[in-house]
Amino acid sequence: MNFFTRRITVLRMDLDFFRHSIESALAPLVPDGAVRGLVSEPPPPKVDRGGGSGKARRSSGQRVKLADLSVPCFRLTRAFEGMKPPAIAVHLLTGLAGPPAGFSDVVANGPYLNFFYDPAVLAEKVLEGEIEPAADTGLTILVEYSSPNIAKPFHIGHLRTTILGECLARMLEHQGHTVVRINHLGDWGVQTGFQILAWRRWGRDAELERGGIRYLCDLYVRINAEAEDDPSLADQARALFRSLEEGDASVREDWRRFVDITLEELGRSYGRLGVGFDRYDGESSYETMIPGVLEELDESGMLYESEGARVVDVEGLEEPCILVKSDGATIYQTRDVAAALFRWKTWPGFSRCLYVVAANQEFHFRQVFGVFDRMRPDGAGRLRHVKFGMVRDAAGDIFSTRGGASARLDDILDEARDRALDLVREKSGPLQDEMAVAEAVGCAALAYEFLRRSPNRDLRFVFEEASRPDGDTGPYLQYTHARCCSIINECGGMPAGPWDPSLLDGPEEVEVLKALLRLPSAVGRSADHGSDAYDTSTFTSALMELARSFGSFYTASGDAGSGQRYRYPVRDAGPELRASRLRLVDSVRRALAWGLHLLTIQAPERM
RNA sequence: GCGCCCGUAGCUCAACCGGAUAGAGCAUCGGCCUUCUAAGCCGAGGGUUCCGCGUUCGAGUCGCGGCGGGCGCGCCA
Repeated sequence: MNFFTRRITVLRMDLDFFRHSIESALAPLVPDGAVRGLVSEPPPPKVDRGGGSGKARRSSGQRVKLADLSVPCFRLTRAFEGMKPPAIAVHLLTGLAGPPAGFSDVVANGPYLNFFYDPAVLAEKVLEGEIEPAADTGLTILVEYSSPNIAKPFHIGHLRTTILGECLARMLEHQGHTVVRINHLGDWGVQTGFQILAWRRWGRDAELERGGIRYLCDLYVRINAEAEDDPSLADQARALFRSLEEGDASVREDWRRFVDITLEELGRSYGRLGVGFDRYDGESSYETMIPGVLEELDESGMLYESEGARVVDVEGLEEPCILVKSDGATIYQTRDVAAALFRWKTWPGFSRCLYVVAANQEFHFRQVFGVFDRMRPDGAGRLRHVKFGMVRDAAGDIFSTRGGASARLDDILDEARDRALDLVREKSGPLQDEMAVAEAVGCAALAYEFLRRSPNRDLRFVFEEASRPDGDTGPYLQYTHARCCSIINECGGMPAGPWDPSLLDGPEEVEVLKALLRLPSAVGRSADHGSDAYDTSTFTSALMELARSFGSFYTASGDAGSGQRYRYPVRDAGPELRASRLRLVDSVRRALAWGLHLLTIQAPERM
């Protein structure tokens, strides 16, 4: 059992209603559409240290909100020649003669023209939103991610590409693009030779059956350790890889077996993460295409010999790209070029092919993209390296593949689940599916830890910190979702009748509504093939703002500024207020379920 | 040496096109549960945004120069 939301859906809202309202109200007052794109959100409310008793800020108004939306008048100085920004603000305010549709107030504050939502209109526009699938854009985007090496251990660092890639894929899909998920398995090359060499020296069938990937990794670590002292082992490994490429039957048999075992086990682990691929096109699958690629390069005159190797010049790089080593074998650049050509042929006219791979591969991809761009000018520029920083451990060291730690993806997920299980048992009441919940919470902790950060920077991963239940974490989002479910449950489900948006006029309610309103556009700022933004943290923080605003709303509603405290602000609120609050709770619930799905995180209804 | 990335609170990270008082979380301190999830909420302290110069009405954000860290620079992947 798991709690993944089934279908990708989109919260559809009349998003731009408020911005358009301001723009069209100002349009007659400003020459040639200069207001377009000027509407922006001010900084969040700040505590006024000037006074206040410090009690019940809801009623004391201690927090000062600058505005909900504002128009900075600096950039209108050209349109209003000779006027200073504050004067422009006043001028526009006078011309408006009252707040535009959807707003309850408009004021001039220095150089800013500030607008305040009419809470009832805001509530109506936001909460009447429907959930429906995104429209098809007709564009195809390929996303290559995860791509583990079958010989080497899958360490924490691989989780970053796996989760980041899946999340970007979902976000792009959400925006109506056709996404093809590709796992470019590292199942070819000299390291495969090492793998086979180790197997032939020490391998035992029974152990392989029992240990699976873990056993293969142990062998790989061992052969690498011995190769430190015995350089001839590397020669043997290279020779084995060459015979693999040349089609030696017995070598190929061993290799096939390792690939199958790895794929089977990996597939189960991916399932736990909600990650799934359309294609497992490993490096080996381009083997047969390589002669054709080299032939084409040769005929076009791009390929030439340099120090025994065969290379191609790349624009903007001083060093050419090696495609055939001096021993006649291929190199991973060769296979990546072949893969790119294959993809261009298989999905002709794709608008992007994203490579979600660590930043230290940047030079490699510049070479590969450079060769591709020369060979397929009509597809040039569509290959993009979505790079991200190294993952380091608590001591600041990079997770090593050669080191003894033979972690499998499953081991990492198990640890996350076990840590979560302790919390579930400690914090929740008895749950009949506590293992499934623990699994969901554990994976959420992991996924969120990667998605909350901008990809550029290196990242320090500490299990203790990632699996913390509170604060800026995946489990907090899940918890908020579960609370929403619980509230609706306690009220006996959603009422069918009408609801009154004007009852949702408190400052906390408005903040929740604003957080909801921001959400859909945040997806586009996180993943957009047009601007080539691929940064999940933008959406992640928008979703977190929603959850936090809900927490404040929920507590504040139980307070009601009266001093009288009642603990069931929804159920005990009286029929009208209850219906309205339920409406808000339900929208938050749906938005969280949807947002968590985009983040590859499950949304249990209880935890 | 050259190229790319990064430098923001004690720690981990944010900050949409350059916009108002640089925000969260953790940690610390102080409040809030008999009743729908306290895995929560409210508050306090904590900043020369690495340094300098420049661009402009305005710079954490853009440019140049430093300093510090990371990664990469042909037959591994």
